[in-house]
Amino acid sequence: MVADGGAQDVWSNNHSDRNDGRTENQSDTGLAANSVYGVKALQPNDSILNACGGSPENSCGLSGECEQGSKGFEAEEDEPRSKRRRNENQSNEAAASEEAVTEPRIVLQSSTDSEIIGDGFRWRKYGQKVVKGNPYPRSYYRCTNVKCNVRKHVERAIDDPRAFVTTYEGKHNHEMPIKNTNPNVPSEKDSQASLSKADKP
DNA sequence: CGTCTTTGACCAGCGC
DNA sequence: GCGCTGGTCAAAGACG
Repeated sequence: MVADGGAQDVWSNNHSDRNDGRTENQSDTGLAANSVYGVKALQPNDSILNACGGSPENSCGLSGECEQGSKGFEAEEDEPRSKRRRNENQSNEAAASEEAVTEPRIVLQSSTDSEIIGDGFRWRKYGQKVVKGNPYPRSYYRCTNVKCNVRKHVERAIDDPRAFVTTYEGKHNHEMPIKNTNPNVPSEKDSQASLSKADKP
């Protein structure tokens, strides 16, 4: 807000672009997304992805067909608010072995914002906070679907400010709100909205 | 008019 | 027991 005010604004806007219709495109190019994160993905999380089915975009991250994910999802629903994860540091390691099974957490690192914003679902930003160890603020998003408690955190990579790290928590128990089967005809509403916002400071 | 973003403050868990 | 940090909520404003 201070040191990164301008940059933050831009970055925030980029993510505020919610998910225009490009999602389909991404889903279509699941390999691309995969490669992006196959190359830049965080090592410890690689196991998480495997545990979840390989690619968050194609497996449980979006489709919500991951049984394990559903399990963890239900458990999350029962959690009261503001319950900090235990052993957050360990989670990185634990996630690679056990947590990934009980708590579906998908960490995706992408070098382009479009990879993050266009996941096919509508997200509502409910918070932003600067976390220790990272000069860039972390944005908190929640799925706008009332019956969907999926959340995601988006933050910049420390190493590469141009890279964004998106952490998905939970599984979508609904279908994609954006149904643009035709990649050439993305959701006009969302598309325009995001474009306009992205264009605006 | 409806929806979403932004910002500040509060709460709870964890570490020392 | 205290302090710190992270995560979430709520209100107001802005935009399409």
